[in-house]
Amino acid sequence: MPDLEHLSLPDTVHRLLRTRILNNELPSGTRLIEASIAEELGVSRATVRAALARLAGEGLVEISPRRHSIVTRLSHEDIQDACYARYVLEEGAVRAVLAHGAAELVDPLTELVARMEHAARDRDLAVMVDLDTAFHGSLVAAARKPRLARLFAGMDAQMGAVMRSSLEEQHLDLAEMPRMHRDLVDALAGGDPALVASTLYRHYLREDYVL
Amino acid sequence: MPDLEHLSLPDTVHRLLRTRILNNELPSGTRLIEASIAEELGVSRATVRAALARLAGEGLVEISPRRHSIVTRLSHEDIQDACYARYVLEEGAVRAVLAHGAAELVDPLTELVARMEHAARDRDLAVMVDLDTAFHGSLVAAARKPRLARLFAGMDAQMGAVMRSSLEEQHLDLAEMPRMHRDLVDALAGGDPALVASTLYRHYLREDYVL
DNA sequence: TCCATTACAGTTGTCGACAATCGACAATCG
DNA sequence: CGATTGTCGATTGTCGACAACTGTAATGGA
Repeated sequence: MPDLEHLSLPDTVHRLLRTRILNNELPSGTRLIEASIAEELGVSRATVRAALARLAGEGLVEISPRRHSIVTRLSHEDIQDACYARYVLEEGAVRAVLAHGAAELVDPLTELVARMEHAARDRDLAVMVDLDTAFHGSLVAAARKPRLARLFAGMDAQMGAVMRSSLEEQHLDLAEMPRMHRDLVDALAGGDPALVASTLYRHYLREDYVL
Repeated sequence: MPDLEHLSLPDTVHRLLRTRILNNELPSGTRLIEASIAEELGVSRATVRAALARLAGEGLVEISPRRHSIVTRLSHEDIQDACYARYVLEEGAVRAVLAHGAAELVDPLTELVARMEHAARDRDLAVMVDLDTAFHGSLVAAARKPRLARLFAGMDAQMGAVMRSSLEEQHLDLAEMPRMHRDLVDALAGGDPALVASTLYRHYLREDYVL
């Protein structure tokens, strides 16, 4: 399996496994056997191993030493925990953004919200997840804090899993997504850090802001 | 080289390289050649490779694909950036702690501050770094947010490098450490989130709290 | 002299094989 | 019949070797 692009082999395997996990082709708890994956994809175990290590770093798989890796099972507490961490990172980014003014963010984010409305009408989950990632990603990128952005991006995959499970258990409706994000844009345009923070908190934790 | 404990070989190599980097035995910019390290330590390149990947995840090493890895060079901007990310994470943890009351934290943290005073008298940097790690680590652990704590701990190594470089360039004096941490404990005991946040901000960024 | 080309040394990328370890089941003993 | 121990298959941990790639120095031509 030679290089098609300049993507490394572990990158490719990592991406493939990630999409399979997020599409629920590899449900929570599935055992991931290095040798089997390697054989199926026609690569070496070392390559698969590197990919699994990265997935573990993203929190999508758990590696039990000397046993085997499994696709992470997200309990309700895990989901709350992941959302809180995500909220903390994004709120820290947003504070930095507001310090310099968020005016130039409003237009591109509004554009993304419009595309979310289309995705909601089309019931297209995959596109919606991508738009959500793009929305929050560009918001955090505007803070110009590379390490914060990196930590935030490291949770993208896990948040994808959270979204999928929230939709499955009907805690969330695709139609709510554009509205929630529009609220965020409005708060951002207002420029009040406290209001943005509480809006973000509800966005992620879906409870009133009590902290 | 058989196991003495249940530490894996990559763990051991990772720890060894990390302490060497933090002790400046491997200064910023040093080339890290997998084969050389493997030969010196009597392990395989695959093992070294895994250790380097983890160091890269911690931000202590940069891996240039197809070239070689080097010990990360931290510019002034990098240090500011790392401190801001660390601040954001810890502040998020502290807010969760304060929501449940921080009373039971005051005593153990005060104890750590006392030990910092001894370390300052002894001019013992290594102990001071460990105490600092323990202080902030136990503070964050009290929030009971596993993912937040994991992200925070992932920056421990980088913060060790920051502290070393701050001391070398005399932006920081060991004697200030106990005082700064005592201020934090006091703010924590007071229970006012805004005061704790601004104290934390000065702790990490050493500027007035403007955000 | 300068630039393009080529050959070379150094280093990582990838692989298949062997050793070590773990869990499960079977066999044995009380 | 239950508990303990031994054995076996499955899986990961580790390794050394080869292939591919990168940057550099030597070479040749204008």
